[in-house]
Amino acid sequence: MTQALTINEAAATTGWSARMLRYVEQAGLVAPARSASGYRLFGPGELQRLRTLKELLSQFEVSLSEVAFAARLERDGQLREAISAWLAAEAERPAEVRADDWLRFEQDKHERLLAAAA
Amino acid sequence: MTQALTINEAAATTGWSARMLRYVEQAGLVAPARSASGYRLFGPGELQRLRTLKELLSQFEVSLSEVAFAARLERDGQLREAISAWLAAEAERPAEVRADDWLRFEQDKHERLLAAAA
DNA sequence: CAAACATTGACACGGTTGTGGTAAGGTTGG
DNA sequence: CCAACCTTACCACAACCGTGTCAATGTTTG
Repeated sequence: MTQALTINEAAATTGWSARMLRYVEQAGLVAPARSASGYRLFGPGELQRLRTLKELLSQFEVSLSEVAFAARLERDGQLREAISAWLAAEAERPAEVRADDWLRFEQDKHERLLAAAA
Repeated sequence: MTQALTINEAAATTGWSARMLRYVEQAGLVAPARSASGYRLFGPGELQRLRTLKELLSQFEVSLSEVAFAARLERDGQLREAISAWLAAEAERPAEVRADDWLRFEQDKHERLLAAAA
């Protein structure tokens, strides 16, 4: 029932190159089984996963290493907590930083630059 | 009046270089206010944030861009969902793929592929 | 056995990250 | 006014990411 493909076959049906399949594995995003002699064996689940991953990357403009980092985040709760806490502190942005100032500055700068160029 | 530091002062008290403070800002991880003439003004909160960030990076061996990505994840729920879903599917690794089966699969494989290609 | 395919390891190469510089020019303050 | 500071915009450079390719070597199979 469950058929497993070797790397080039998997490459053919997933759109990844064989090289990239090895790379993706090294990134820890898939873990194909191995035959007794060391050949990678991609099962249907893995193949689907690889196709989905490809879609994920292109649809969201996300990189492989970013997905790998997300995986690390899910694994390491401590890290997730630390980062999450740090980011939360960011949201607490004191309102005294008036956005208007910045805009005004940008406008002013533009005028200054234009004046300088003239 | 407002005890806000300019970039080199901020660099001195946070341990970042002025260059890196600009870089970190560009990465979207801090947003110092600006004086009317465009000088960055780092308030106490920002300074603390910068120190904490430095600690975060070294303690967890995390890169600046990874933290930036985490920020993106928090901002973009859709992306977070998509990645989270993909990762969840990974955990669902059926152990039914047993070593004994490989032999048989290897034998069947060729026939299946040939049949499929025909 | 020989052809076809797999494995690891390495070289290569353009693109990004992290970091330091330098230059050209505005701002500040004594 | 002048020195010291700030700004942006570049050049540089090592280290890594994503990819291809090639070599040396083991495996499967007609």
